[in-house]
This record gives sequence, C-alpha cells and structure tokens, in this order.
Amino acid sequence: MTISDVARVAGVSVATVSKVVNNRYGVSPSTAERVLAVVAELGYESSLVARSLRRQSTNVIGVLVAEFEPYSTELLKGISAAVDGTGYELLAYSGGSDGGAKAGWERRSLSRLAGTLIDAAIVVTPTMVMSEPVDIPVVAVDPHTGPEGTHTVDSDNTTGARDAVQHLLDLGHRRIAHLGGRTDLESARLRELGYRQALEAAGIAVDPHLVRIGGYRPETADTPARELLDPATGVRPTAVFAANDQSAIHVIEVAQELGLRVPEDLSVVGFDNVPESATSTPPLTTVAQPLHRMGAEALRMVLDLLEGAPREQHLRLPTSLVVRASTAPPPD
Amino acid sequence: MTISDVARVAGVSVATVSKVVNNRYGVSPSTAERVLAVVAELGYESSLVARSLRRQSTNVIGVLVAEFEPYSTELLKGISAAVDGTGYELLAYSGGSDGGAKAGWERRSLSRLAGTLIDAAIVVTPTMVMSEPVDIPVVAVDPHTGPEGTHTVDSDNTTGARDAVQHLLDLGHRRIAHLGGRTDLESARLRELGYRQALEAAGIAVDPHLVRIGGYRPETADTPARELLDPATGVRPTAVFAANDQSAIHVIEVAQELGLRVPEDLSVVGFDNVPESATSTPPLTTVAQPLHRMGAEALRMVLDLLEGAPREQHLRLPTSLVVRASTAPPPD
DNA sequence: CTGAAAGCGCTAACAT
DNA sequence: ATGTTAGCGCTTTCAG
Repeated sequence: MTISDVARVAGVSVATVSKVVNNRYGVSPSTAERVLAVVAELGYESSLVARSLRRQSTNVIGVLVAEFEPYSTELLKGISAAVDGTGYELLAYSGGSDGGAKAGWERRSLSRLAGTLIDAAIVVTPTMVMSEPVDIPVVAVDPHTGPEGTHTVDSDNTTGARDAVQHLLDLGHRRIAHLGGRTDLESARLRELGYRQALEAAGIAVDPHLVRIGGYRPETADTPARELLDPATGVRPTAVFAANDQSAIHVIEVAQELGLRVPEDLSVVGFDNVPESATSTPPLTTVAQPLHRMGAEALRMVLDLLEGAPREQHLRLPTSLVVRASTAPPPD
Repeated sequence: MTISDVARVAGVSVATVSKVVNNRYGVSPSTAERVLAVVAELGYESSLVARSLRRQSTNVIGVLVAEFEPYSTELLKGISAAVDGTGYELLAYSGGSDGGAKAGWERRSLSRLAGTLIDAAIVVTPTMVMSEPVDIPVVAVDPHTGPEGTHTVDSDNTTGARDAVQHLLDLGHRRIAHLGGRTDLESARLRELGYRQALEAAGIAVDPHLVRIGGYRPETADTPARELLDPATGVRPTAVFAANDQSAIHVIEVAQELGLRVPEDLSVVGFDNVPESATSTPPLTTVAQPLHRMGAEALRMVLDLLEGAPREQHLRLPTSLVVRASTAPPPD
C-alpha cells in the first residue's frame, strides 16, 4: 500500500496525492475529494520512513533507552503524559539489549535515528559523553558525566543519599554498607558521595569492605550483595543503602535466602521509588525521585529546544525519603 | 554523517563502504580495514531509515501502544526482557495520544511503520479488528474482538473477574457494583461477564444501576465512580469491582474524597495487578494478570511467526487473585 | 575487487 | 491545476 497505489486508483500522479495528503496548495477541490476517497478506501497511510527520509521534520520525539526496566518506563510514563496534546508522537527505542552491556548504545541509536526518524531525543542514562553533537536537540536524563555538555534533567542525588543514610543513622545503625550503582553514571557517584558525607558528618569512618559496586541491576548486584552479607567476609553490616531500588530489592531477596529477616536483622534502603519498591516483601524504604515529573520536564525542555526557546542547560529536581517497612533499629 | 562522508574520507565509493559495513564478499582486506578505520574515526552508523527503505528486514520488532501507561509498560518490561539475546531491537511507538481517543491508531501506526521500519509488530489493546492484514506478522495483546483473526495473547478475564467478585461475596457483600472498562475491548466485556456470572451463581440479581462504564482510565472513570457512590443515586454499593487497576485506584480516591473509608465503608477490587496497585492507600486487592509473561509470550510468538514456525493462534494465560487491604467485610 | 547506477516511498522544485 | 523530475541515504545488481 504505497502512494503509487493511491495515485493509480485515483488516476492522478503521485505528486498530486502527496499534495492532497499534506494539504498543499494547487489542487482542485474535486480531485482532492476523489483522492481523499481513495485514501480512505485503501486505508493508505504514508510511510514514516519514506517521508522522514525526504523531509526534515517528522513530529516524533525519540526516547532512547538501553532497555525497558522500571526506571526508564516510569520516565516514559511522565514523558507520555506530557506529550499529550502537543501534536508530537513518541518513539521509544531500545538499542542496548544484551544485558545492557553494550557500551555506547546511545551514540549508536542516536546516529541511526537522528537526522531522519526523530526531530529530537531524550536519552535515558547515557553511558558516554555525547562528544560529537548530533544536529538535533538532545536532553539527557541522569547522564554519565553530570551537568556539563548537553542539556540534562536529574534529581538531587547527593542530598537524597544523605537523607537515606541519615535515616539509618537516626534508627541507630552504625555499620551501614553501600551497594553502589553503575560506575559510569554520575548518579551512582553522587549517591556514594552522599553516603560518605552522611557517615562523616556522624563521625563514622567509611569501612572500605562495606562499599561494593552493584551495577544497578539484580544480576550485577548478586555477587556483591552476597559478599556484603557473608559472615565469612567480616562483621556483617546492620543496614545496606543500595544505589537503586532494583538492587535494593535484590539485597532483600539475598538476605532472606541467607536466613536474615528484613528489617529485624538487616535494614535496607533503596533509591528511585519505582512502583516495584512498594511490592517487595517487606515494602522498601527508598529515596523518591520525581520520575514522572522528570520525564515531563525533559519533554518540555526538548520541545523548547526544538522551538528555539532559551533554556537553562540543567534542571535538578528534589528527592524525598519514603519510609516503608524495610528499615528498623539494628538488632541487639 | 552519511555513508558518502565515509566514502569520501576513505577514498572509495559508497558501494564499497556499504559492502564493508555489511560484511559482503568482494572487498580486499586492505580496503576493508581502511574503511573500518574511517567508520570508527567518524563514528558512522548507518541510518535505520535509509537502510530500512531499501532492505526488507531491519531486525527491529515494533510495539504499538496508544500511550505509555502502567499496563502497556508492564507488558513492555516483559517484552524487553524476552528480546534480550535474540539479536532483535525494540521500537515502541505511541501513536494514539490525545487522550487515547483517536480510534484506529493501531491501523495508522501499523501502516506507517510496517513494510519498512519494523519486521513484525506486537500491538497492545487494539481498538479495531485488523481487517486488512498487513504483510508483516502481528500479535495482538488484549485485542478488540477477542480470539479471532490475528494471533493473540490474553489472560482468562472471565475467570479472573469471577474470582474477584466471589472474593467479595465470600466477605459477605451483596450490593456489589461494577465499574466497567472500555466497551471496545473484549477484555472489558469478559470481565463484566465474569461479574454477572458470579452474582448469578450466588443468586443475586444484577442491579443495572450498579453497572457503569469506566473506560479503564482515571479521567473517564471519574463521573461514573461518583455516580456509583453518590447517595442521591440510590442505595450505595458496599463494594466496587473495577475493570482495571487504574480505575479502581481512582474509585478509592473518589471514595475518600467523599468521606468514605476504604475498606471499612467500601471495598474495592481492581484488575491487572500493575505495580501501582500496591502503592495506593490502602493497597489494592486485585486480579493479577501475568503481564511480564504475556509480553514475553507475545514476543516469542511474533518471533516464531517471523521464522515461519507454526503457532497456535491464541494463547490464554491464567489469572490469580491478590488480596491486599482494600477489601473487608461490608459495614453493619 | 571496485564503482556506476537504479530504486525503495516520498516530498519539493520546477515545468507544463 | 497537474505532472515530471530530482534526490533524501542506503543496498544491490551489474559492468568494468
């Protein structure tokens, strides 16, 4: 079903059909009507691909993610709600499958889609500096290098992390471990920073054995979580602050597998407040990022960029602590 | 950054570059090496659009949704996890914005993407019969007309709904309302059927005043929810079985706004078990659909179709009741 | 082994 | 008002 089919059936040239479906001047009402009838009859819809190859603008915003997991899909919900009524459509592309291991997926995806398929892009947790700028507006959410280079939207990771650890300190914990995030992400660095700041402020030295890299994903968090909770490794922490909810939930599962009760024997705090954090057993205490709002703001920003409106290069939103049932005073 | 740029810098023709990047025969090792070096240096990545216009296959599976809300994103998580390691990439397209009101979005989106951009499609809650079959494999999740025509994946809506209502009956409820779903979706029809069956089996006549159309969305559910709970409309129900979680959560909000306590004054049951159902206050009792698995199965099915493997046309997965805190015996 | 040329579906100048 | 033509970036015969 191509434009040629329509042209043939309607007895006109493809150019005329193109003009009609794009409301261009220079076509008689009668022909336009006839063409429109054929379009409706055949159910013709112009190919996004062919059109975008020829045109400069497609009216679609790309959302580039490594994979569709709780974090990116929450963002997506916010973006989707915000795009409503703007006339733009959304195209979410996951080009970094295979365990999220393929570094540089965002540059690849951007090259593949930009310039043609999408007018602008929101890229979620890019792992690299977007050195060579593409020709379309790009907003990064939770970027690699933190505020610098491209436009970004993120939340106050340091303060959020400090609040999380302070909550554990207030409960009486002293041996607090940190299961870090992805070393290539600024957010992970800042959360660890907040962890260290909170401990220092409380006059507690950071025990290097209690700080591990969890990688943000359940699979990558498994080994470090076991090491942290293994009695053979040293004195077990009474609490774990994990760098995100997915790894925090995995810590709970590992703990329970090891016969530890949460929160009686071990307190666990996460980060993000994805909906899944409320469904774990016990429900997870976590630092909430305003993910829907972050998505909406990223969309707003990329739209402004598209229209040439001036924008601050960075937007940082506040976090808030959500206390649920995975934290309690330490044993003894 | 196009193939011509690479060709120029490498001092070869575009045809040669194309052969190199696609591992075609007939290129001397030395040229290939030189081209590859330029590709790496320039960070060239072939345009998905241009390539797909010329080729027949793109190795990307399309997921067509009206919007990114809790239901479709849960499916997406399952699809995303299942695509990992298959070599395919995912492109989720939301073409039905503007309140999800634009009927026929799935046909439009399919026409725009099929044949070029995507090799196959999973379409989520299509509102129309996909009469004119496109030339690519399509699997529908929770379709309009129920098992018929295209390949489908869904869950046992009738049994699930019966279980939900039976749970309320077991608690002692007799005046049980139903806030229905989207009339254009088979799932909504079947859930209402289950509701009626359960009441009939218990010897309770269905009160027409207690059955309203909620449309699956918070906005569309608002008015019918208020009518259901308005004392002026008649004797208030002691329980509401909503056709999905989003509208059930909205019922809880409306009830609380009206000064009703959930579950003391009003019990509420939802359907789907999206993660959000656990975060409402109180947490929602609901019928769980295996959404991740449904997404994974839909992907598996569409991949089999792509490879010409024979498949049953319909796959129906079981539901299960998840009892949380939004249900209790009726007042008095 | 390499390049010239055609063509995928469409739009935009430019004729007629 | 309509049609012809070129060309978007790429792959693929087909000559050289």
